[in-house]
Amino acid sequence: MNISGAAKAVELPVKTVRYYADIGLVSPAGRSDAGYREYDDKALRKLGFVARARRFGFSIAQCRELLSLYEDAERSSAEVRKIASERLTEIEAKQRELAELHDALAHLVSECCGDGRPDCPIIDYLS
Amino acid sequence: MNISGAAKAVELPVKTVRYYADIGLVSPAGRSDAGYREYDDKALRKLGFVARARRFGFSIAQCRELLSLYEDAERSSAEVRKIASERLTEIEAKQRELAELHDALAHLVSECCGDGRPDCPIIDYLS
DNA sequence: GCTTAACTTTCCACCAATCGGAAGGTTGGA
DNA sequence: TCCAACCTTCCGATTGGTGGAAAGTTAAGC
Repeated sequence: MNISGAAKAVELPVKTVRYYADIGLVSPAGRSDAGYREYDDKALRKLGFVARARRFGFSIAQCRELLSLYEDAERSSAEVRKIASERLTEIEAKQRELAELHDALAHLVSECCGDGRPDCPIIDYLS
Repeated sequence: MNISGAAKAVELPVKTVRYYADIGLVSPAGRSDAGYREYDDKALRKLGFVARARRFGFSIAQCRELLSLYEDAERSSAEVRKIASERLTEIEAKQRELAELHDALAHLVSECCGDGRPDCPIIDYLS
């Protein structure tokens, strides 16, 4: 299977699949005579794995770790859990940050009458 | 006032203040004989304005718009409110996205017993 | 067999919003 | 006068790709 087939199968842009090959995250199984990347079942599974992990917001580095655990029959689930927990902590931190921003900004917006006059509590706050 | 004084006053790194000058977001009032950037009161106020807006997560482009409204005595608060509302919408979209990720990932993590065995619902889900 | 479209390759540049560091000039105090 | 602590510009790295150019390949249709 060539790169566009693989890309379609995992719903990633061709450019991204090529990028993952370039950085050694998911290498194609081999190359055709013409130099085209060829993806077999195993490469395709890894690509799909990474695609799903990325959708969870795992960084490329985290995907690399998860992938090596995925490939390791001797892994302990504790290692996987640790990486996922880290990501969860990141998400929670971001959520707290956004909640604060949201509250403050929503308050300012609600105070602003939004008419044709220049007086504006949003500008006042930022000044 | 030179760049490090200005940076300290608005609590931004010197590098960032220089960057804002480079991209024409907040230009210094002038240059000293030696070529040092000099910040006066007005430049300092603009810098502080941008610093606060950035803390709300407004992009550089949005800061540019807000800054021009800040400087415009003829502005209508509706214009300001529009930009702030856009940012609020961005924040809310991000919040929804994170909430989904959080729920899914928290569920997976709670299902994973995290011991020495390789069986792992997190890996299973990503596979 | 030939044309043509739709692939593929590599390489280089760009995005946001900085940060880090090198090389060299300036300033102010002991 | 010397030295530390500034300042300058310029170049490169970061994250996770995306866009495009130039050139080679493949497959279908005529």
